[in-house]
Amino acid sequence: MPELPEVETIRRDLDRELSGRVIERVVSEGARSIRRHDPVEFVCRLLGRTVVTVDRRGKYLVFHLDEGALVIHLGMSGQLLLASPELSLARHTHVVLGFSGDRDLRFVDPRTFGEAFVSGPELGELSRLGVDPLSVVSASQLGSMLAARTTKLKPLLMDQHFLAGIGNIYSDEILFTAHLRYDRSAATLTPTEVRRLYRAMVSILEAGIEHRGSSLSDEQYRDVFGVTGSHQNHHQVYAREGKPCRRCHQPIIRVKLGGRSTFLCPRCQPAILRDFGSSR
DNA sequence: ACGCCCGCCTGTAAGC
DNA sequence: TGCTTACAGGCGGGCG
Repeated sequence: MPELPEVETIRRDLDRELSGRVIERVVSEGARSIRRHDPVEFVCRLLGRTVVTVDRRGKYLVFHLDEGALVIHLGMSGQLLLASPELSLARHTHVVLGFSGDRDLRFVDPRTFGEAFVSGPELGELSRLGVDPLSVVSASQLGSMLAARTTKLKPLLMDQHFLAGIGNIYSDEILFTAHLRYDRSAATLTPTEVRRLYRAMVSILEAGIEHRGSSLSDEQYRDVFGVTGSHQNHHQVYAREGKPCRRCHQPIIRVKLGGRSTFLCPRCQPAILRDFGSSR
């Protein structure tokens, strides 16, 4: 499922490929994918508009237009693909934007958890998102954000109103790298642990972007050219149940948290407080 | 106000 | 082999 590194990879490519181009054609087949709009209204608000820049807020892509903005969330299985207009449409193609210069942008989404909508300059619910994890400037800033929170670490990292962009995969990877358990209460972290968490968060997300995202066997992530990412080859814990920890060789375990899978190393991420030193 | 769980979806894979 | 069932989970909303 696309999280910050995947959405950022898509954003960078789309900003380069589509900025300055005009939306000349809009085809919308999937009513559920544009559920906030009447289909005719959706088309009217996009036709003739020019893409100024492509931005990202958390996991949302924001296409700033000369009038208003197109917002797309990829949900669980959404893909945005650049293609020639003459290529046949893949199954589950819900929206096609035809751009100047004979370029299609196609929104493909089998599970239809994703959506596209046109917004005014206020961007609605996006204004309520938390800060971007890569905009947190220091460990001490993260520490003050965590200080008042009694929530378990993992649900907090995944709370889009707290930090915007981290999902199930990257939260597990970040917590492993920080040697912290998913169920530690956020406010109980020592300054050393906060610093480990801060460094892990930044380094894991940057590595994910560097590797153009994570593509797992059972999921759909592709970049706009249809190419898979490679960060899954660097995963330490996610989807590695039973496999040896890359750091200590103890088998990785899976637990359920809120009905969702959480992967961790029971030795590297102990329940009791342990000092792993200040390195890393 | 917060934590938890459900419903929305389809494709894949495990299990009988 | 073929069918059924479980699972994957982001997010909004409802409930306690």
